[in-house]
Amino acid sequence: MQESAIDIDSLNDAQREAVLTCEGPLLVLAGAGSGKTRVLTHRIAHMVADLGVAPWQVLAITFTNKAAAEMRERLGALLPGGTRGMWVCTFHAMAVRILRDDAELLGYRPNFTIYDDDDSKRLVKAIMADLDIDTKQFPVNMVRSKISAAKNAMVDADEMAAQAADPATQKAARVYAELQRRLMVANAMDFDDLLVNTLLLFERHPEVLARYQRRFVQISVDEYQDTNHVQYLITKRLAELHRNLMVVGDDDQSIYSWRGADIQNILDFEKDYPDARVVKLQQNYRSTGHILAAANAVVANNSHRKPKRLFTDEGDGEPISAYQAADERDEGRWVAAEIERLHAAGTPYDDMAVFYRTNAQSRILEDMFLRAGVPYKIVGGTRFFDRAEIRDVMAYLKLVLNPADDVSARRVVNVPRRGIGATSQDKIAAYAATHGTPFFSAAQACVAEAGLLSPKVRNALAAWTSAVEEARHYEGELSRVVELIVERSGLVAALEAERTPEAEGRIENIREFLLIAQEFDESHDDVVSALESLAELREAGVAGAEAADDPGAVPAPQPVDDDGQGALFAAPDEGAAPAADGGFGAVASSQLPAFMEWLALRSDLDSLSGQTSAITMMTIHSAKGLEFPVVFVCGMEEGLFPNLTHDSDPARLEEERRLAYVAITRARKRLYLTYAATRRTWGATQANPRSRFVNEIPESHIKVTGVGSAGFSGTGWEKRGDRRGTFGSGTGSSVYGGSVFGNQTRSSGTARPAPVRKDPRKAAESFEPGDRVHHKTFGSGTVVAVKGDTLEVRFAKSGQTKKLMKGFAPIVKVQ
DNA sequence: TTCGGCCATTTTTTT
DNA sequence: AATGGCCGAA
Repeated sequence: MQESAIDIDSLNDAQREAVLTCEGPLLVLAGAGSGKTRVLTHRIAHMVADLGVAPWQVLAITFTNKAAAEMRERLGALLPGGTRGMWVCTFHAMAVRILRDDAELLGYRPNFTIYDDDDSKRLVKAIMADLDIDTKQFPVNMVRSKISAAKNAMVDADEMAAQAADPATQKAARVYAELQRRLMVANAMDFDDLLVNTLLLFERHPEVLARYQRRFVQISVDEYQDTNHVQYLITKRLAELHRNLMVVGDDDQSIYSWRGADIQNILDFEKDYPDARVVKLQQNYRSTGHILAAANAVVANNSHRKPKRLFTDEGDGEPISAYQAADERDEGRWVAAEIERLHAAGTPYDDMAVFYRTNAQSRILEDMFLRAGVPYKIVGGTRFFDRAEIRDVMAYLKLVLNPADDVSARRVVNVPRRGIGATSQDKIAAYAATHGTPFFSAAQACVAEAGLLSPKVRNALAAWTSAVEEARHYEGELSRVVELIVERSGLVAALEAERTPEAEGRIENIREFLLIAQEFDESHDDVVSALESLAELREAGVAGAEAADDPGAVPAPQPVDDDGQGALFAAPDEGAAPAADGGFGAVASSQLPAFMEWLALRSDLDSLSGQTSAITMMTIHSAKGLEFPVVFVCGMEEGLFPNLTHDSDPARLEEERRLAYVAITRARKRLYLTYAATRRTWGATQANPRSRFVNEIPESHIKVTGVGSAGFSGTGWEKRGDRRGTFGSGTGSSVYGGSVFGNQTRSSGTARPAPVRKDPRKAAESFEPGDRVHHKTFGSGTVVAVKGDTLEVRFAKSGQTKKLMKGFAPIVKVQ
């Protein structure tokens, strides 16, 4: 038995082999639930604890920030000596970190802005408008995906134009060229650029590459099947020197090809590294027999895969339950009822999850859960940070950091309304174009110069520029800068003036955002201490090794990210780049960039949703890598899942099937698959047959109930209420009456069954606007309006206004 | 310049 | 069903 500070005895043979193979290329084919993360963490712990590898020599790339956080946490537990200097992050986070130090070599300034999807879309739209390209003929998203594909293939605009065969691609190439020009001028990069530029940096500046090559003695990449071409090349370059590269993946879980992920990367690993050790992890420690058998059976229908079969030592467990609902509302109701049943029987809410194929499905489910009082949290989807008001604040902050950021500048120049209309904006833009300055500088110039704009506009513009400038020079706490910009921009004031419930909600959201900034401030004031501990590291000799790595240059702050988010790297080294962005206040130069980056690259906000017990709702894509004792997969219908567009591309279908495989293998003990006989999709009602993926599960593993099963169809109730404005069909078992849910009482005279579950005591309770109420899931709130039995309640926690049914929703009045 | 109403389109999936 | 874009009126 090998001497080890790490507990390797509890690993199975294959796992142990992977953990102990720390030299040379290693491919781990890890089936779902086979203890992949355990292998990754134990392997790193082993090399650090037993083989004398320094933490800062380790690079571990994960697919999501969440996975990175989890990994860091588990490594922290395994390595009492700490993980200082270790890079555990996503490709994108790594790219930012690298580019912050050396982007100047590519012509960017170190304070470059990251354009997220929304920003980049705006920019493309603006460009297409300027180039007179008809967005009806050439949809923005089509153009964007063409450009993205080109970037991922490392094809630049000229090349793309040269190769363009069809008019659409030609147009896209023109947009691409202009896009890159404007991004460069705005000192901004989009998500693709982060990766592409990192690779360019490596190729054009071998000394930079060499530095990282020498540093990262041990590299591992998780979810390798989902890496795209650029990521593949970056990895390949980084690992060239030491060749200690471990990639972990499962071709059956490749679900991101639409984003440029290339399964070929995993299939070709052995070609790239003929000496690679290959380890297969096939024992599943997660799911029971029935679930695993179903997963195996479904994915076996794919022809393009490495043959493998998961097995388990556990028993068969419960068979899978399939339920056919009358419609999507019935589906939600049934799931809610089942969740409540399980909860009553002792399953914690936290142990249950509901998955769906498209985000749009979450609405109805949410609605039904709300009524049934099932506490839930949603991961992803229309997120807090996507709300217009939050994006406005963020745009202001981006502008504070990067005056050249034209997308942000134009977004907020007239937000809130201050009388700077399209004509004035065009004048400023024209000024910017002729003088070759960013929009913001042009605005400042227009303020200074009399005569260009009307006095009224000039004043308004002056107020705007000075607000941004003031924030830029502010020195103090991060949350205060945010506060300052919210205050001085007049965002909240404008909303307050509206005096509508919606505006109130937006103000709440902005308050929430301020709280987040404050929290960030408190938990991350180690931005400062990161720089300090960097000094410590240097003294401790750790960076001595780095300095040797990187003679001459002031070592860039190798951030110490034990913070769980890996976003501290933004702080430009105060010593290294003193006046580069002259005149920035202390905040603008340290915490704010860190905060913005943390916002830009983060996807999950479950850390924000608190610790209250609740079921989890998310798309199957975001469920990858997670597991739950109880899983519901909704919308198992042809057309929805598999989500096919008319031309059925076999490759697309296989990806859908892999998605089904991912969904099934998330479940540990209980798996429910539900589908609706009819479903309303944007307007029209459709009847979808149940998903082929359900049919691919052998009968011995599945039990079907619901409308379609014996004795349940044709009683008529499920066909009622299908007209517009009402509440869909179901007045089935677990159902409220719904007589008031339609806006007017006009139509409620017709035959409507009495509410089944309405509690007369509660129904008699009267509410008035202004009453304080408490909801089982949403906490305390205020009644905004009362219409018959429908209450509109604004909840303090979410800031949202919800419509609730008196007597059905789990609310009580508080005095 | 702003606001309100009408019409058209929308859907995968995420860093 | 809901959101965004466009157009006409104040």
